[in-house]
Amino acid sequence: MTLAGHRQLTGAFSTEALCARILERHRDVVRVQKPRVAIANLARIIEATLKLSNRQGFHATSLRDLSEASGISMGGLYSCFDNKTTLLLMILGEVSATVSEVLGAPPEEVVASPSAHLRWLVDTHVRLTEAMQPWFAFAYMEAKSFPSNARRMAVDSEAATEEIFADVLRRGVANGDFEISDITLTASLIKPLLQDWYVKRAKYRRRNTTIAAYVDAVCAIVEAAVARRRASLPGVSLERLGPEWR
Amino acid sequence: MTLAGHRQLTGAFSTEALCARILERHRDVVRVQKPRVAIANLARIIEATLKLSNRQGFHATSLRDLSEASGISMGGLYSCFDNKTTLLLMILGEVSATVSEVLGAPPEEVVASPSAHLRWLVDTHVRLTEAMQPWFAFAYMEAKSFPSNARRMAVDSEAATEEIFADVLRRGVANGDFEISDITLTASLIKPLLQDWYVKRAKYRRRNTTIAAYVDAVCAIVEAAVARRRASLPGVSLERLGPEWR
DNA sequence: ATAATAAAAGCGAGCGCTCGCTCTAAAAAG
DNA sequence: CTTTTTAGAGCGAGCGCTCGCTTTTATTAT
Repeated sequence: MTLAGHRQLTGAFSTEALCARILERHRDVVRVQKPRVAIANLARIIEATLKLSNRQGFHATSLRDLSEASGISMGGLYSCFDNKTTLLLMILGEVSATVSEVLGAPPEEVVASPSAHLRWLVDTHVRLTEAMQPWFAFAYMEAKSFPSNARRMAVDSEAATEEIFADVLRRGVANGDFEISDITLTASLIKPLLQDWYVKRAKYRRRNTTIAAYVDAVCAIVEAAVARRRASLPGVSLERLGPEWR
Repeated sequence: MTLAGHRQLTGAFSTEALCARILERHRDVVRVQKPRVAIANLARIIEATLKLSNRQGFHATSLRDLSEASGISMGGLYSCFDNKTTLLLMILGEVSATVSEVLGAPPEEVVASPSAHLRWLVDTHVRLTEAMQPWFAFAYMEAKSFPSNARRMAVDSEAATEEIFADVLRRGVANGDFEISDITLTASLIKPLLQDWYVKRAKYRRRNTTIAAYVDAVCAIVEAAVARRRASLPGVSLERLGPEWR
């Protein structure tokens, strides 16, 4: 899946489109035969799961809650998955697959310049997580407290994203665009800047912060952090604190 | 409580010291009479709660698990709190009280200079969250999925911390040390840089990242982001992406 | 010192309830 | 008619929480 040419993310990342991909990945476990029915039911179930879980947590969301919120009976739920953990894995799997596919396919015109690539990564990451906000919030909050394979999936996915950033930083240092003392650590610190958009979405919505403003702010910080330093900056004192803090 | 003069955070932020403050705040609910006994039991209970909850989540940690891990019977648990939610609130309350007390009391020599104050805030925040790492990880992970008063507490605490940073940034802009286009947004983005240290502590431990290196990296990014810009930086291309992404 | 007594703390089986999950009878679709 | 889907009562396990009882600790009387 490539995103080039899509004017709107909402089409390519609609619940139905994502659930169609989930169905492909979990054919063996979904007992509903007709794909149309299966996708429609999965969509209602997952929409309800994301809504309830992002409010009260996945573990605290019972299958009876889920049944009522989705309008699908207990039996109906269990013809779409074999147990509650599988439902979790369906969502986590779709998130990590999508993020690696999207971020792993930068447009040609961008890969030539590390700084353009960096800006593209920030912009694309924020817009992707906006289009799939409940999915990302869910994956972020629930990954910790679940089975080891799910945790490994989350950690691996995070590490992969970080490595994409590290690669670009490395290339920027190599061609002289960037000046970075610790590439791994810098790449690590870019991630939380991006994650804040969907983890604390409610706060930014309350403040009417636009995506464009957020992307610009993150880009400004990242670009300042990786920029070649021309001379020591005036007005910023670098003196250390007393020894009791070190 | 002020921290000035403490060589080690470990003393002032030991589980016992924190539990003594929790006992003060929840005298009415703790049915154990003697403070020494109450504090000792609270310490064992909360240590077990943090350990188990940070592995599997608070909701998934049963009181039987907690009883076994702490070596205190079911009845014993319920003489230290009246219900499971209160146990959660005890921990969240202690975290938010501590962070506002510590960050709200900067040493005199620091408040004069916004850049020194900023550096002190970053350093102190990271070292405080290191000293109370399981507490902060718990508060961060569990605040979302719990009762509305607990959520409000967490949101308020976060907002207060952010406001402390925004104040310093504002003063730095006022006296000409800093140049910032959107102070609120910049303050918002400093927080996740600090939170990453305790939210993803395992990753940094695996990589042998030291606190000093982390603090320096965050300070470098923050200082670059707020620094007065002398001229447009070379080597960093700022061109925008195609219209399909905007 | 020792024994008697009162107060405090600790214990854990058991209560009512909800959980994840199953299964069969009925409805709907083809 | 056959096949597929749905409905929702029911199951055992495990939950948060309680309460009657035992053990420990502190105080007083001898």
